[in-house]
This record gives sequence, structure tokens and C-alpha cells, in this order.
Amino acid sequence: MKIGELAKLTGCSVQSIRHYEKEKLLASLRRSDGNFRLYDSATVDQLKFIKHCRSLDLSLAEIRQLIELNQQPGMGCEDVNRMIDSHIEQVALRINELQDLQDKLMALRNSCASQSTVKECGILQTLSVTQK
Amino acid sequence: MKIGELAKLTGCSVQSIRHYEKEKLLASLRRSDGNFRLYDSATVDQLKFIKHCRSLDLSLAEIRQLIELNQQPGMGCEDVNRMIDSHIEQVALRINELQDLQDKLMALRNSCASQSTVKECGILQTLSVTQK
DNA sequence: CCTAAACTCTATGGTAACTATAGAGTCAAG
DNA sequence: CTTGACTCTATAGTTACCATAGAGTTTAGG
Repeated sequence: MKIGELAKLTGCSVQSIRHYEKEKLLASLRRSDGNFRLYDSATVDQLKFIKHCRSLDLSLAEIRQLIELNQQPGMGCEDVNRMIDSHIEQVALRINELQDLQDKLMALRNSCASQSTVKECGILQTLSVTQK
Repeated sequence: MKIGELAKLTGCSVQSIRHYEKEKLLASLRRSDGNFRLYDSATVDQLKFIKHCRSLDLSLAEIRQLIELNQQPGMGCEDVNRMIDSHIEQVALRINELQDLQDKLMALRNSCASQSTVKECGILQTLSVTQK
């Protein structure tokens, strides 16, 4: 199958697929006489794996690592566990940051009565005050 | 004062300051004979305003808009309020996304007993299964 | 006075994971 | 045999910077 069909089957864009190839996430592939990329059902699975990982916000570098690990079935999978653990940690951190941000933004929002002028706007005033 | 001192006073990097200037967030400025940027205390305040906004994750484009609004003191500040409101909304959305992600990552993590091999790794197996 | 260090300048490339575009080639149907 | 759909490569753009190169400026010390 050609790239357009693969894209439809997996829900990836054509460009994404070419991008994954450039980033070495898809194995080297065959080309047609006219230099079109040719794929089979194994690629569909590979791509779905990638998509699944991306939906978990794993980076392409991390995914590449997982693919490599996957090719060494006998090895321990501590590295996999570690990767997911550190990912969970990062997400938790980011959530905390955003929650802090949310609080600050709410406070800022409350500093302005809606019907004010720019000159009197509590938001702009607050933003102008030096903070720690 | 020159750019290095400004950077020290505000906690911005020298590159950031030059970047803000290129992005029209800092008013046009004087130069010394040797073509060095020269600043005064007003710039310190401007830059602190920008920094404060950035700490709230406002984009440079949004900050530019706020600065422009700030220069029209008589106008209503509904636009300011709207900007902050939509920002709060975006942050809330992102927090929800990340919390979903967190749940998925936890579930994934639980699918592998730590002492497994790559071949049996529940994480890799889960990632290989097609999901909705 | 001269030199070396510290500072500044502009311009460019890199980051992440794509999207969008241009300009060219390939293929299938009518 | 031409038109439209598809594909190819290469390049620029996104965001808010950081890092670097190569050059010029300023300042302090000997």
C-alpha cells in the first residue's frame, strides 16, 4: 500500500509518517518503480504503536528507545519501567505548575471589575506591580 | 545602563531582552556611540511587566497586545478581561488533558511487574495493542 | 599607552513535532 | 493524451528563547 492508504488506516497524516521515517521510527522500506513508498500490514502495526505512544506524550526519542528495547526480547524491562515512571513524574510536575498558574490567573482576574477602563483596570495594574 | 545591567536588574537574560526588542515588546531605544543599547529605569519597569506576564505563561503576542491596550487608558478593558479568561480556560483544559494522561500512564505502569523481561513486559504489550 | 578581559553587536542555527508550501514527478481513468 | 489525484523532495514556519561565531567596544591594570 502507498502512504496515503497507510495514513487513512492509522489516522496519521502523510507528513507525520514521512517525519517518523526520517526520525528512524519506521524501518527502512521498499519503493515502487516511481519512487513511491510501499508499506505492508506490519507497518500499520508499527505506526499504531507509535501513535499509541504519542497519545501518551512520549517523545519520538523515547519511542525510538522503546522500539529498540522491543527488539531485545530477552533483556530485562527495567528501562521501560523507568521511562514510564519518569514520564509520570514529569506530568505530575507539569500539573502542579499549571495549577499554581491557574491560581495566579484567577487572582489576577479577580482584580478587575468587568466594567472598568484600561486606566483603572486592576489586571493591568497588578501586572505592573513588581512581584517577587 | 547597558543591556548586561538591565539583565541583572530584571533577571532576564541578555538574549531575551534582545528578543523582546525584536518582537516589539520594548520601545525603540537609544544607542551609545559604540552602538550599545542604552536603557533607563522605565525599561526596567517595562521588562518586569513582561516578565510578570511570562510567568503567567502569556505569549509574547498577548503581552504585546496588553502593552498596546495599556497605551489607550480611556478605553474599556473588556479585552484584557477576555484575554485572561480565555487563558484560564486554556490552562484548565490542559490540566484536564494532563490528568487523563496521568491516569493512562498509571494504568500502563501497573501492567508490568518490575522484574519482567522485555518479551513479557506488560507495558510494551499494552502499547502494542490497538486502542480506540 | 597598550593590552587583555569583559562586554556588546549582528546573524545564524538549534530546540520538538510536526504543518504547510512549492515545484516536480507518477499514475489511473476517461 | 490529458486531467486530476497522488506522491516525491526540500524548505520555511511554528514558540520563546539558548548557543555560537566572528567582530567590534570598553575598561582596568601594568
